[in-house]
Amino acid sequence: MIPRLSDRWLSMGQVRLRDMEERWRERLEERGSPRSPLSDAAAGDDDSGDDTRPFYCLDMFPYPSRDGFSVNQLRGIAVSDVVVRYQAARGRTVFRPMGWDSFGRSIEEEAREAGILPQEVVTRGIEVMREQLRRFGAWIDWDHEVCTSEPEYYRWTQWLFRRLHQEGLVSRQETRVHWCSRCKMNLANEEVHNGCCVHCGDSAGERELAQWVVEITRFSDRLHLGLRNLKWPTRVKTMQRNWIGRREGYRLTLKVSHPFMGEWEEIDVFVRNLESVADCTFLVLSPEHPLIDSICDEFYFEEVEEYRKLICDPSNKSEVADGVVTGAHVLNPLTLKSMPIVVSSFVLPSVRFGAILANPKTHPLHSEFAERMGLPRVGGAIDAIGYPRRKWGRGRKRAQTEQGGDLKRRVRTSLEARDVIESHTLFNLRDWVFGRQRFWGEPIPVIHCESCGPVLVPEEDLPVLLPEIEPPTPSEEGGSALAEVESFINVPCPTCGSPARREGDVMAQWAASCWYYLRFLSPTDSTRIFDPEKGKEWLPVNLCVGGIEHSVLHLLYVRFFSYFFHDQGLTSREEPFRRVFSQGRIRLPRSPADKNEESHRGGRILAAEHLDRYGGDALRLHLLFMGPPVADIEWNGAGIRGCARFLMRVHEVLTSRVATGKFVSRRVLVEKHRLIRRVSRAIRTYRLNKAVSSFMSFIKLLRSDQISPEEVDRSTLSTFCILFQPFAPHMANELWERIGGEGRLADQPWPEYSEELLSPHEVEIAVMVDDKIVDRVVIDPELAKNQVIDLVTDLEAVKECTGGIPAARVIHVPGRLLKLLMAEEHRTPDESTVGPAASE
RNA sequence: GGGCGGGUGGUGGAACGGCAGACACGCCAGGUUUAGGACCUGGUCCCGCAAGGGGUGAGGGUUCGAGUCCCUCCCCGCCCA
Repeated sequence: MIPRLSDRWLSMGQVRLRDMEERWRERLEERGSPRSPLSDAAAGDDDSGDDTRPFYCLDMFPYPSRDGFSVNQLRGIAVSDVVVRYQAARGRTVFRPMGWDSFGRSIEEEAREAGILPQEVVTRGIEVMREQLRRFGAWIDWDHEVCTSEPEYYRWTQWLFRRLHQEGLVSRQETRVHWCSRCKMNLANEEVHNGCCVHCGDSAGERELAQWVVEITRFSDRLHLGLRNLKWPTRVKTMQRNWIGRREGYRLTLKVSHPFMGEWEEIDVFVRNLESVADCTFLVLSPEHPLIDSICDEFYFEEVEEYRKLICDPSNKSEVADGVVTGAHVLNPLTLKSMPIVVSSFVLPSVRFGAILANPKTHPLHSEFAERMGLPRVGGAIDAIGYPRRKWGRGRKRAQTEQGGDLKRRVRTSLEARDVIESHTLFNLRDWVFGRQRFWGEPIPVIHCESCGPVLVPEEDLPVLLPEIEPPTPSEEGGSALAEVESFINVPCPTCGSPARREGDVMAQWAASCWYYLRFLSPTDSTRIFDPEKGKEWLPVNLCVGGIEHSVLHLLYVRFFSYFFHDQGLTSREEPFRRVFSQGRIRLPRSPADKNEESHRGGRILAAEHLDRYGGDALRLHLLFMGPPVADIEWNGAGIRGCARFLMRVHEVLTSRVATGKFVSRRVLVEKHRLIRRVSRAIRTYRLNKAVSSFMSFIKLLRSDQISPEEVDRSTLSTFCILFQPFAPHMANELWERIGGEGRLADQPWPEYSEELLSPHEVEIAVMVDDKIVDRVVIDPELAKNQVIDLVTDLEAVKECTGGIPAARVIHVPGRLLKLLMAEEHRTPDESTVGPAASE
């Protein structure tokens, strides 16, 4: 008699589960944390099929918070942990480090709220989160931990800034930037979502600031093209492609008649499709466009000036009109019609030469704008190339189809002849505003000297240390928080020695996370940013796991830096990550009250409570079982209890079967191999929810009365433990010991499955007559079609349906079904038409 | 408006073009108990007492056979405008 999972066991259940986990953590720690022999691993290509090559698995590292991890973050770590343990079991040398992205706004905010120093938030947060990772059973090489707010780390971030500056990739620019008045700092384009600050959700305005800018746009084309060969999720690649926004087209030079002097000015616009120029009816310039002053009609000048003043002041933004007419006109080069020129702030100065040819026909927004402004909305016929005017009706259509391609060419030839077009590729990507007016970040290593201008802090003076004080509040005017600290700011100029001021901005949050994967390789190297020899062995990263929300922000900057490192000769590959896996978001359950807004920002569901209550294994299983890891999902804390219950059932089943197994039945053997196949495949395809459900099905079967304890041998149990180890490491280790497994569980090789065994000797197939299943029959799947037919036609149920009449057609899907299709006249008639004579 | 991804029970989700709803959560019934936020057994797509019939957002198509492939439409999510 198998002892059932008793209530006694369970009433202590949660405690027992936790005790068991704690015991195993201590045991496993005694044996040492996983170490990665970074130096003696052989370099190899991921695609070579060689299972001994090293495997570098990178998690997008978390920022420390005293609240600990969110379930979202642990979801990603659960995925990478399974992969890492699986790869290790398959014999690969694995490197899986962990670190802390410990600069940034959120930490500064947390410190301010708690009235403590940011450093304390970091220290305490790391303590809490390290312990959580430990309890989660994460397999981490702690010898390679990094923390980006440590001087030893940010010294090299500053070093990188110097290097970028020396290569001419950093410049200081007066630009209009997004500004969040609540966070009191500028925002990168990608930190503004639907006009709102992604950090606090307040609507973001704009303001003019002198900024340090990293010229990522010089890499636009390479970053775009590089995506082509990456084995990344298409979703992520598409997002990046859209973000970079590469567009091929033409630069079209338009001639503007000077209103009163009979002179010409030239304005460049970007067009993708030359023919569509005929449909354009007016030209919109950004308020900053340099030619406005010289083309503007005297009569309209004051109005334009007034408009330009108004839009600079963010306070009255909503009341300002869409735009203003200049009175100037430009000639449409295809229709020879005159098009009015207007000024509007919806055209950004830095985009498309700060001028847009409006096409109301294809752009609804342009059309609406035209309507509000009273501008023409209908373009003209192509006139300027000697091409016959389009006519109404069918004739016109024919003319287009016959000469469509021709038209395109002639338009181009004509424009080329007039020397007004040039091929041009346009990018959406903007340069990266790199400074933040905050306190808790890497000081930008620059000193402003009145006589020498901005001077880089010499390499030997790095790091520029952040003062250990309470964060000052940034000024309302957009001055930096750090600039308030006199002792920090006032220094002599490194070049001339005269009194000078340090740069008060700190670096954008992403600066440190752009190169952490390199520092992990040699975190204590005080002589260089990282060890290129280690890089040769371990790069590129085999797998980077992180949230889908970082598809654009983080991953693009990492790629940019990686290209830069490559160009500097520090690494041998341009791309940093061979593969990326993006886990979907975990959303807050949607309550009817807060329709959509709240759930998408404040949605940080903490893991602490669940980890305490149910332990690491149950939380791991739950996070993986919830749904496919790629998919977004609503959080449902209730399900975790099911996973805890499952763990206890696993325990009960395995321990009760130790030493009861006398042999292994074919049924159990087949199920074992099926389990190996399903779990292995699920891991390879990241469908880890399917792996968990396979475990559940397997255990369910062992518990059922279809299988007796005698027919489950030890090898089946130990195989289960090996497969289960990546998913629930504590329980798997516990059971491994209980069943008397030899050696360390983590050292056991991943089991292989036998295809032959899994192609069964007999299968149940469906027997169908027309579209109805009339019977099922167990046969050898290898049986030839005729044999199956013979077998099936003898069945009572079949005879009943066919009346012994041979089928008109037979469909045989081996191992699946056999279908007899009767000729029309022999079909069993519908119930409704059944007469007494027909039923027979 | 453009791009991408989706729409399957009360819920999360399974299903090489071949028996839809695996595995769970929840719920229902019964059992058990040290009375708990516990456990065990069974049930749980819909209609029907049943035999049976219907059913994967809607409509059409291909096919012996469609949740799955093709076309049209509707809806949802994300990204970009």
